[in-house]
Amino acid sequence: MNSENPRWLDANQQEAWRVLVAVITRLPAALDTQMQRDADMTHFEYFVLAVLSEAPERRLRLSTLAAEANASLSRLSHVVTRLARRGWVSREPILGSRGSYAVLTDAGHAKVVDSAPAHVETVQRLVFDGLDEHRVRDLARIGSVLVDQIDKGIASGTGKA
Amino acid sequence: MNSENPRWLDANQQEAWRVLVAVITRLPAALDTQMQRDADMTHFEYFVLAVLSEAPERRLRLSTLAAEANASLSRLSHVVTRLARRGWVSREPILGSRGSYAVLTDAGHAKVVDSAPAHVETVQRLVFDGLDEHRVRDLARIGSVLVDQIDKGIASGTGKA
DNA sequence: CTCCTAAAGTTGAAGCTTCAACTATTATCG
DNA sequence: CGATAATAGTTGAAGCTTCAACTTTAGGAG
Repeated sequence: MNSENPRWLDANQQEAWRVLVAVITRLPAALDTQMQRDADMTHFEYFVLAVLSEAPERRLRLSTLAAEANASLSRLSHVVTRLARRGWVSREPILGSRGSYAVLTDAGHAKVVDSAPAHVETVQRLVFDGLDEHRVRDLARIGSVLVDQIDKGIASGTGKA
Repeated sequence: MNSENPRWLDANQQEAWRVLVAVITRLPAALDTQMQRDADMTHFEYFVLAVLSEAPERRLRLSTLAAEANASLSRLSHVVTRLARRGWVSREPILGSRGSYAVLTDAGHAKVVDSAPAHVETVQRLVFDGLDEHRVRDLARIGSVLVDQIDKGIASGTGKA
């Protein structure tokens, strides 16, 4: 807030911000390009399948899955519909509670297993090839701070006096 | 490549990757939410205007602008059309050469100046509040490596032996 | 000069995400 | 128990991005 007295970025921050914007713009595009080409799906769809494949019984409540996949419930619902249409996921009601599960089918699991190697190789090339162990830990630490701050809240507009 | 012998991620890499995916998914969403609410445009549109506002004569060839804004020429062309419709940008032919300029109008410049404070405050809160100067430099360094690697090429499919 | 090949942009369609409104189900409180 | 509020999820429309095809213009090669 406080549009009359903004905390402008200093030189280091400007540089970091420029680079960070480049990463958050180009990395998703690069991941999508690879996944689209090699597995005929988006990176987000792959990520959803991957999260499910690691969940107990390969199933997760939709709202939980949305949170773990960093998505809105609406976005997730649409995606689950698409994945269900392809036979990779199915919806199941939750007995004795409200809501429903997204369940990874065998075909869905096979699809993840099949797509993983090329994906992992891409991640290595795009991200980890240039980072030693020390930098990898720095990345995780810095990223965690950002995620926490993003979670705290986007809000607090400027309030424009 | 090499799908038969993939270089799997080790524990540190997995952790860093999980966090990085969260950042590249949630940060753009958070930035868009703020810009949409406070300035009625996407973060990408704002970024395009901001890049133009810092260019000599507030103008840039479309393909150059696309590169600086981390976008495809097609995406940029669509966005320039929208920004032109709003009166913030105009297209001008380049004399003695092919292609055309995107030029920031006075109204466009005013819009950037107006939207900047709230945007900067958001960036501070979402990104820099939790990072000391040292971490900011780490972020820039690590990000640069990623951008370079992404530039090198998405390609190189699995190559499937 | 003329052909032609590549660079620069544009455009429409298709697909994905967001937004807001809506349904359904379940706690909670009186 | 019954009303009400809150949680979980769905859905259609609108908007943005991608993809591929197409137009236009410029720099050669012969």
